[in-house]
Amino acid sequence: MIYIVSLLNDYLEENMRQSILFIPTLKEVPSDAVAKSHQLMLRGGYIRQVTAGVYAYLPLAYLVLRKAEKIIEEEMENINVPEMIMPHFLPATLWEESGRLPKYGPEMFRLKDRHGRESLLGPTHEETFTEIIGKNIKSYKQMPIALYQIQTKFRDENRPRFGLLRGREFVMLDGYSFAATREQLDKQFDDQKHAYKKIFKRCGVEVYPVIANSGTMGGKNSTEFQAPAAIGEDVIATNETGTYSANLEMARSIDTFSPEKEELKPLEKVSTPDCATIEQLSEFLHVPNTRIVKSILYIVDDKKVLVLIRGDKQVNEVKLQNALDADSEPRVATNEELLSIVKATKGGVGPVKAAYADYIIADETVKGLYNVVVGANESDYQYINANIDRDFKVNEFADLRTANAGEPDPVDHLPLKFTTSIEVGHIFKLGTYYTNSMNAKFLDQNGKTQPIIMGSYGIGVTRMLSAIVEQHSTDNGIFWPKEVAPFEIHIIQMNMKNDEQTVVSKKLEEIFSDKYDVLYDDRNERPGVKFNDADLIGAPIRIIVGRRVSEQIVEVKKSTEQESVEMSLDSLTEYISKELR
RNA sequence: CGGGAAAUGGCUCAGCUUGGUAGAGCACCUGGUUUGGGACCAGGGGGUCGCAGGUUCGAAUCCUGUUUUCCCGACCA
Repeated sequence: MIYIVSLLNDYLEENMRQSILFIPTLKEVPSDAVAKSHQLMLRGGYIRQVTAGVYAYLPLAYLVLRKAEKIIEEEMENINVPEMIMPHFLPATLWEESGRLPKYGPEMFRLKDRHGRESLLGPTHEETFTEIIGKNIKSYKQMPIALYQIQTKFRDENRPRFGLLRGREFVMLDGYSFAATREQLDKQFDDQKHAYKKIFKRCGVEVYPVIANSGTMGGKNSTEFQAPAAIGEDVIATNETGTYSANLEMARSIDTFSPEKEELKPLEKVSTPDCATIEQLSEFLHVPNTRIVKSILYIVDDKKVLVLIRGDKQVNEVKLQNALDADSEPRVATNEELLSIVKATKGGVGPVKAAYADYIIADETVKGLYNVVVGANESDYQYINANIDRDFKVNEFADLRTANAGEPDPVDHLPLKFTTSIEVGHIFKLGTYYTNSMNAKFLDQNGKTQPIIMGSYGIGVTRMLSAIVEQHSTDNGIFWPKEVAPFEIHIIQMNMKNDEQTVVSKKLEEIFSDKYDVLYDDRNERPGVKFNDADLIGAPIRIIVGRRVSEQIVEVKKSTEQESVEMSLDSLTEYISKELR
């Protein structure tokens, strides 16, 4: 029986006829779709939405998905990382152990079983892996080891959007490494990084590995793989040679401003009515904004932190959080808080005699400024000619500013370019964040108990599909990179009532399906319908069997090119093997 | 979670302002003619107008509530 089924599968695999494949293409753009990839995947009959952020992967999308998964599997095998699968259904207790339950809470699809036990659908599997590995690995001799899975994840996203880009149910590759030493982790991390680069290359995705924020996960050396695209949710900063690339929230830039050294002038308080912004102050006092120090009171982990930055720059809150090593996200004090803490409104906040501040941190741009304007901690008053150390103290200097396009990068000092992009992968050195909280320990060479050192690696597989389509499409259709195309060759018979065309089409289907994935459009449709569907389906090579078959001539069109070329049947095999090599 | 928009046949949309027999194009079914970029002719099927309540002799249309979806932002990796 199994034998018969597999024979049938072989038959279907090798002879895919469009008349039996479910490809519901659409003429009109569904009104709910905005992103190009979303529109094209709907129009091409790849996906259908079931509910917000949840999609059915129709045969075409499923073929692409499986090819991407196969590439991942091959590359993971190359670095000797075995595949496995964890359950989707998890107990909430696992997340209580790691302490992530409250933090991740609203994102998780939670449910109760009949006994009232709190459960959830897995949004990611650090806890599950840590638990099982921790229970079963007790010696340094059992490491290094790494595992991965390709699995459907569930996250109750606040705002699912752009089709497969941000879904509530999506397919992810997630891998985890376990090491006894930092050196082992470094090696595992590099292996994964190389494998990821190959995966993206084979899938046809243009990606930049960028410096990323590791967030509250406590990791270091976090790298995101960002695919530039029109609808990206992230912004990355790169230089033109690619020697520097970072997520905007982490991007550094060189500050080219240097103030002229001058005599320190006496501190003086001046009235500055109705000046709530740096621009207004600059205009009112006739000083450049580079001579004004902006002071913003942040509430960070219940502490009052005064942040100083030169007037022409903006505070980057991710950098601020990292600089302070804070648990929670920094929050700007409200107007009410300012009135009660500082006794002044927005424009009046400043570092001079700022006893209310638990900590004063300044951006590097504040260093080396002379005779600056700062708020006087009194509404509508500023100090002019304030100077660091003489008039106010700074506890710490750090890079706290948001980088701007055009500023020099910190590596080669080339201008930074900003691009919106899609995060398709993220790898980072987790360290012992989970193994400590979940008590996953081992004995080292000296018989000493140590927490296992973890790395975490992820690729949004279904999201990557969106990224591929964003990067490889026009408004009329997709042009799939050949390794992930649902079909490599699309044979289109112009007139189904022409027997000669039928004979040739079937012959070509037979020849090529030995080596390639072939789709044969055997539908009794008009040429226009077939061409438009073919554009949407997006196979790399299209063979059109039409009016010149009697002369043994067909047309071949590459999806990346506008025009087709006529070709004799004799030269076809060679051409195809060259193109699809 | 804050702000905005939408919901009428499978799809795209009109009708709502000013209440009075639910429409168009595409898609679908039957027959015929067609076959190189989303055909044509003839006939046909399909919608309790998201749901609930209210006003009214009468509601797709006015009012209230509610659900769902999309967009912007915040959040998230």
